[in-house]
Amino acid sequence: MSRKQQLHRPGPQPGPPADDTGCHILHVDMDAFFVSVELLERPELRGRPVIVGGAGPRGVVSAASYEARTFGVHSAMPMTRARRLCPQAVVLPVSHGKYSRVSAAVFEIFRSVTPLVEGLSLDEAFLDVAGAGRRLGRPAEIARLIREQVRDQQGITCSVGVASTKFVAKLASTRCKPDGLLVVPADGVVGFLHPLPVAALWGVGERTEQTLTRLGLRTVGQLAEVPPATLQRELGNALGAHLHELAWGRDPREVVPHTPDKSIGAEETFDTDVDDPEVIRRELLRLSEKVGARLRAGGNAGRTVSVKLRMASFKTITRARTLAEPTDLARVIYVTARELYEGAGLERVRLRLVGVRVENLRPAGEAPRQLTFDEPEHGWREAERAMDQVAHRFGSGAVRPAALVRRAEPGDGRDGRDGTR
DNA sequence: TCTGGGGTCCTTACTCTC
DNA sequence: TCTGGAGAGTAAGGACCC
Repeated sequence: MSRKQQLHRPGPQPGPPADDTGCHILHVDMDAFFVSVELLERPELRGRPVIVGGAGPRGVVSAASYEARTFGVHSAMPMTRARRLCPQAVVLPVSHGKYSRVSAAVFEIFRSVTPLVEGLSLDEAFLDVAGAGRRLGRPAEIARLIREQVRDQQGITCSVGVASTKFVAKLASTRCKPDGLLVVPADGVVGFLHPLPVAALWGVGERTEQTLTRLGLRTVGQLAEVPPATLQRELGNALGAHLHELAWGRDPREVVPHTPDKSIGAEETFDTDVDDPEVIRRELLRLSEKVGARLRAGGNAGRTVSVKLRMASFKTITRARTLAEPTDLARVIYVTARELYEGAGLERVRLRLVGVRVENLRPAGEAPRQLTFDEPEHGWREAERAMDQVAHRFGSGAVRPAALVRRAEPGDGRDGRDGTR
């Protein structure tokens, strides 16, 4: 459950069928998705508080069953707190592979309705059903069909919002959770939006909500009456204008089936804070390998390498460098990341998290490759391709740099080798 | 209370080029 | 030759989303 969903208790189910004329956008959101998938294998847990989340000492809740939510448990909450709030909850580890498989099957159902499917995450998507009417009926009928097929074929429930814009469709699905369907008629959008709290708006998180509260704005209707220039002065140009438009139900964004990735990254929070530079370097190497493999798997290369360093105090800094040409090589990513880390002057500072990200992505085939004499990348390229093939065949742990072949996990600070291969 | 991991987008500041 | 402004690119931080 997202923070947004915590704001909305289920709204009233519609009585007579609402007018869905012009409501060609559907937002489908699976109910407590990770938990629902786990319950397929563990039906004896139905009706009990169940939490899916990180097992480590710094884990957080990824999903909570509706029974667990009645105890105040919600996603992104530290697991220690969740266990305190609901000690009787059954806690299950996150199994992304399982969720991906069910998600793929659910998305197949969506694509059987329309090719215009925009996935937001494993468990939610926008569908533009404007072209499916002749074949499948009105938008609300299509929404019912999808709910039925997801339930019958996958054994889990979802909620569907039907509206004339993406933003309103998304709010609608949130309002009718769990296992609901809500149509917001095109001429009823303002009436639907204005009583809602400002935090319901897409783009209003904790900080922005505080700012709006300070201005005396608690509902979307109150915000709608403020001149856009005032909102822009308080919140910045883009956000101020955006919120003003949303508050009047105006959202021109279309359903876009595929948007190319803009960055790929990996990060890791240590179980305990680490101040040993060798351990940090080794972790940077591991993360670089992961990012490089994902870049190559997706046929991408990127020009900008950035590292993220979070200190024990939770203060976070990033350092980035743009390369002369795009890369998908873990070796290049690692060397750059290591230099950025060393240049940050945090080599004896206790860190709780390190991350590596590659930005400015483009298809690897389009990326110009200039081989230079001082850094021949052939050799590394062949080696990493070979690693990809071994990993594909025997699993991702089958081959890795020597510096990562060791007994203990990152974070223990015992191995002092350099991370280079 | 003690805060994951994967992302996107925006703002601000600075540098470089024209 | 010098100067200033515009615009692009880069870097860093932060808010937000699921």
